Amino acid sequence: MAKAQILPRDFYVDPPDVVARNLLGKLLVRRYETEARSRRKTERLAGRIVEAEAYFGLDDPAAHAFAGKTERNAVLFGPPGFAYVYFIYGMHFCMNICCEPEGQAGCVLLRALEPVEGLGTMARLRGLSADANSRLLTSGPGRLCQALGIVRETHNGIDVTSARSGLHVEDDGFRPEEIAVTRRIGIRKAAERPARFAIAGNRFVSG
DNA sequence: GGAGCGATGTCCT
DNA sequence: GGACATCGCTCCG
Repeated sequence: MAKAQILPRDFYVDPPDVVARNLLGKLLVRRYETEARSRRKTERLAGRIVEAEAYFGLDDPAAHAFAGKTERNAVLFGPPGFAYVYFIYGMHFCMNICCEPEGQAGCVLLRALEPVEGLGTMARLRGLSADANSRLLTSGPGRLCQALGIVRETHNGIDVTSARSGLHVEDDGFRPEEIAVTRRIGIRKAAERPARFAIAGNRFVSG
């Protein structure tokens, strides 16, 4: 298998439904730094994207960008390939990657990963025991952020096309066999739009 | 295994 | 003041 490549900015220029579909099978990688007994240690946490939802910006009543640009959603209106991380229900973070050219506000919500590297640390960050069911680690938008230590303060607005960000997406050559398309879940407005993409049959898909 | 529900911070009206 | 792109717990069958 060829060396994994970080997805370039061009990857994210397309409309969000195209990007969401293309993200399936790619690796979300987090460089996680810990300091134990005054020794700094960097660990790689990685999960394969198995579920993603498209949000269409100003045309989409369900999208955060729908009502126009605000301080909170400003990242969505910027150039493609940046993380939009927000806080929801008083206790969870969700991670999106903005797409489309600058000025257009489409984005892709990452809804589930298949954990690949650093499962022990993921379990600890999730508050689970090391032998917990791995499906509980990253199966859901709030869960995957917690498992990878993704928080708004640190990660909102960072460039996911740069290895230096500590949060990026890689193509390691994996290609999904079959992709399922369904209506979006967990939302009230415009949920019927067929904009949820998942790797068919993968047990880490949420919902 | 599924329905019901409470927790809880931030943003927008 | 209400809504919210969620999660985990309880209760029920």
